[in-house]
Amino acid sequence: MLADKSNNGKTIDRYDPGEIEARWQERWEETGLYRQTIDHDRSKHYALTMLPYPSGDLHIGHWYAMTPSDARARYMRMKGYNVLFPMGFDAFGLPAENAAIQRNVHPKEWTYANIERMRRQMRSMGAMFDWEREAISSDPSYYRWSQWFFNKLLAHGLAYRKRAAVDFCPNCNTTLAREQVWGEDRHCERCGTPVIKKELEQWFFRTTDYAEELLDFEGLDWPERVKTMQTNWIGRSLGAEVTFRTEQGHEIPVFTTRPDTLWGATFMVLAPEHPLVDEITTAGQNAEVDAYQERAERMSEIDRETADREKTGVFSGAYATNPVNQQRIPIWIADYVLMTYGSGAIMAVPAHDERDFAFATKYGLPIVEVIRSPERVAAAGKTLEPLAAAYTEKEGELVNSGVFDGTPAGEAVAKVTAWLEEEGLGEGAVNYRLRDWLISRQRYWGAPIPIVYCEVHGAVPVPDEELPVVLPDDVEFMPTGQSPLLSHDEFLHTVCPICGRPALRETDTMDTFMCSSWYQYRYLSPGYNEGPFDPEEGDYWLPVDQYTGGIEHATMHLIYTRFFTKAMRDMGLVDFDEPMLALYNQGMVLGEDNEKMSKSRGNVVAPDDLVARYGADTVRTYLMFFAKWDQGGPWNYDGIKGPQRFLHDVWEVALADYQRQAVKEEASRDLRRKTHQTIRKVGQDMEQFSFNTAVAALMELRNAIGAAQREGRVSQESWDEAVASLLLLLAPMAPHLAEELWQRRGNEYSIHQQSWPEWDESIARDETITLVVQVNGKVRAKVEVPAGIDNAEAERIALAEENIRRYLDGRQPRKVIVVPGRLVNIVV
RNA sequence: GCCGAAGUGGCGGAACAGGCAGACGCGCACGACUCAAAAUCGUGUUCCUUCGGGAGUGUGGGUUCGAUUCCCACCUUCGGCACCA
Repeated sequence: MLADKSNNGKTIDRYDPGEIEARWQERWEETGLYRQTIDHDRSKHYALTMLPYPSGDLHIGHWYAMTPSDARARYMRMKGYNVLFPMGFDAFGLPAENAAIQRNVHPKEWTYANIERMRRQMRSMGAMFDWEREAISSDPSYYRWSQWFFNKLLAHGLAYRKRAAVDFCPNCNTTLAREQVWGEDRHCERCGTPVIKKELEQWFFRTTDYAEELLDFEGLDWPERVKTMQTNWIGRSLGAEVTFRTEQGHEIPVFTTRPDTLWGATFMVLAPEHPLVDEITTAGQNAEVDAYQERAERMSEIDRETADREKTGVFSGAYATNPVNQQRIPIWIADYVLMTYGSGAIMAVPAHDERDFAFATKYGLPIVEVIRSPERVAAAGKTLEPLAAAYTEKEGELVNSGVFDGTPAGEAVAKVTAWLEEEGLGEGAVNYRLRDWLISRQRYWGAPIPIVYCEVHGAVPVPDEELPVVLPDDVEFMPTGQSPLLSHDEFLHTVCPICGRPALRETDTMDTFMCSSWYQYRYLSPGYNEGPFDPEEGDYWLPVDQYTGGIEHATMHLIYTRFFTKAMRDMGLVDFDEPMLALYNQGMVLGEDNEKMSKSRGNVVAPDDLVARYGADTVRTYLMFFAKWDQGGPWNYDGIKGPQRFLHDVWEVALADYQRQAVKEEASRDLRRKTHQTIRKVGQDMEQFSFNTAVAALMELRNAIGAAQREGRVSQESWDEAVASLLLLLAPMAPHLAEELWQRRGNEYSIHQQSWPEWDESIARDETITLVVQVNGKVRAKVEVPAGIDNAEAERIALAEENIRRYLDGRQPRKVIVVPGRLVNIVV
């Protein structure tokens, strides 16, 4: 330890974070300080931060997600909660396979080497992770239970296999869930390649069964932003289902949110993939329809970005009857109708729907107005202008709608729906944008889907007691990116669990989001063999009290894990409805150039270098200080000097041999007031994740202590109280420094087992306040007055101020407003 | 196009619930220490000013004794969704 600085005549050691941090990390581990076990005498708090993918090196983003979460967990611990704060790895995934193909390393080797490295890097954070609860999703002891969940879901009718046109990433060589296709160009969430459509037999989870319940966020302390995004993603539409009939007698149900416009339906449109297309198309139209269908299929395989949005379609030659007015209307085929939403068929109301209008205009189909705007109603006597464009009126009335003519537009949906039900023509219906979750991946490095295909028995689940279906290690990677499981004979060939006849294994693996949908349960007992988690641990710790992580998972992981918990509840595995009661999203650390960090931009900030240069405590404190946590912002190498100096000063002041000179009671009282105000402020801020202002408050206390030291007027007691409080309040943010100074000041190990300090209102209360005196709303004077003065007294003092008298200049106040404890505003 | 968030000094950012705009920090300026520099410490730091004051929280209006905060319209940036019937 270096000794080079003299303070008040006494030599003290210099702050050397590297030495201190390593030493305490070791001690904490030796003494099991962060072991987190059931304790029925204390309230539990399950703090969870999103688990990382073992990509190689820890990124500053990991630090930004984890260290403030750790500070919050540490704060809760000091508040008296028994806190669980586990960590693990979401270890299956494509980058491991890419490494295998490009660098000839086995994905397993690559993954576990990365885990080893990242675990070491994470230890340098000094976080209170309980490593004995670590779970790694690629361990057979973990994915055994992922497979077990698959079987459970299958048994409960929540998993099924279906042939469908699905999204496929040609670069990753695998299908993707709808949630993993992003943006206007519909690109792969992971690699950015635009996806294509493929007709494949795939496994799905029935997330749509929970669409309605997933819209209910009652009792959840989640950001509005996330709730809105999920609500939009689920996309609930209320309307009616109405059945149209072709002239040949086929029924075509359609969903509409506007049953009030039924009389304006002048044609129908089917999606090109609609099963009825082939049946109804007339001989004369066959060639044209076939060509269109083929083109539509090809369309989805060409770059979507270059595809223009002009509507195209072909006439099927067939006609249907509009059930409300018996009109004969043509049936068209067009790709602006999606097979995956509603019934894949629509009634087209060109007068009141922009898309239908564009289509009708292009192909010369009739347009019939059925809702007339108030202006057009008023002009009805005269010749009406033809419709210029589709419009949908909220006001006005129905026209051309038989018995409903004259019905006010605002009442029409309800009235028409009721009538449809009476007449047996249709009924009220709800549709969701949410799709079932496609979990099949044509990849090697994932949990095998535990299914065997038997010629006699079809898809048969591997019995629970035979799980896990182990992923074989001896595989060869194809440069084509094809899954090596397809060519692994030993894996592929098995026998049917029912009849023992030769059978083939499913070679697809599960979406890694499946593995991460239940990891919070596995953390409770990662070595447990009787089930996914030990129920005793579950009874105590579940559900998660505070979840933290990035916003990018709003409509992926956070929907999946909610679905999972609801399904687990319905399968009798848990007795609550939501996995995470509270959620907080941190923002992103940008590069110094205010751009997203990337290797190509050269603006990446490496945490290992920062720790070597400044120490983990400084990095942690800076990350909490430089912006409000949910906002994030640009990294700045000059900015980190603030927290660096701050911690250095804390070191100096905590070890200073305080020399009293002439002690003044007022000075002691001032310091005590600041101390107690800081305890109050930091506590409030920690509750609300306002780490930046919490650090600022500690800096203020540091400044006050520094001033007290220079003046030497405060009592020993108030000095000690201030310094001890500063260390305790700082402990969650800079755990090593606080621990070291706590010990050096002669306290017992460990500062992290101390209670959060209490503040005393009578000490924190200000004795005097600055009374602001305004004239006509402009500040003209400030007066120090006793805190408790009444309004009349405040007014008297204000009016007596010399500067105020000058401004009033003899005029009589018209009105005087007094805000107790704040200001007096004199209106003249 | 629809939905959501945000615009505050040279910079990052504060401001409970309509009441002192700019906490805290960076940077900068000056001073101390030093042969000197760095580091450290101290003082100052929104802008303009004729030193009386005046202006000021994206823009323009409004409500109010008083608006960064509430209302209306608009501009800009970022995020999400997007032929969803």
